[in-house]
Amino acid sequence: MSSTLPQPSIDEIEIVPVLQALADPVRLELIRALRSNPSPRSCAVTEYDVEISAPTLSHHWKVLREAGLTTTFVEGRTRWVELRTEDVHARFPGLLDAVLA
Amino acid sequence: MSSTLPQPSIDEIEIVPVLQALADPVRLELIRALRSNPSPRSCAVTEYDVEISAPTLSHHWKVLREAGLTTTFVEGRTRWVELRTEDVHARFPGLLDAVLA
DNA sequence: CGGACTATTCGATGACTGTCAAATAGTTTG
DNA sequence: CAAACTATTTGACAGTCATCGAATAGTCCG
Repeated sequence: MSSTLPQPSIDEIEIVPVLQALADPVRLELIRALRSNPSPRSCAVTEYDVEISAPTLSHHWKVLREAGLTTTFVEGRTRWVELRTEDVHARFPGLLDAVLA
Repeated sequence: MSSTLPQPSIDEIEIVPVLQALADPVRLELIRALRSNPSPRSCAVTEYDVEISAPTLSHHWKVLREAGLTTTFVEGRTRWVELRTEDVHARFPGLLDAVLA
């Protein structure tokens, strides 16, 4: 059994939640990691160079997903997270490039 | 006597404070107002279509200025605020365009 | 089934934030 | 100087947020 966690459609992506999601050092680092490596990647706390607990990381994934920045796939015990590069670009062209430069 | 309120130099503009400053509906509206009208503009609460008190507006101007997004000139009793369009673009090319689109 | 594993949810906590009323600082004008 | 004016600072407050430990849900494997 595999599925996708709830996320806003392209039209539902709003600038304020997106900026709020990006305006955190940890989440910005996660976005950078997603961009620099091939997608999708595991959600596991061991996969990222962040000094936070598993519950906190899970919280950050949720914030990013609900803002419309990422997609999370459920597959068995693991989660796969992917940057919604094209969707974000369609809604706010150049934003990710500008933020991650 | 005229002067400029303290603000970060171009090199000191950091992405996280910038995003934090932009991630507020009122401040985003202020940035939009600054962009759409010729600069500099007054800081007065009566000049903007926001439903907040004068102290709160003053607080928002400070957040924007300390993030490096605006410059505030002191001239007598009034303050003139200006978007640091070129500086922000030099540091994070395309950011303002992407956010305000 | 039962243990190991991945990840989330829950509850609590300390820090930060947006907001306002009141007081204050500095400037202009009468 | 005194009053009016623009704007900030201070102090307080309610709400939000990042964080963690503990508990929970669901999955895989022996």
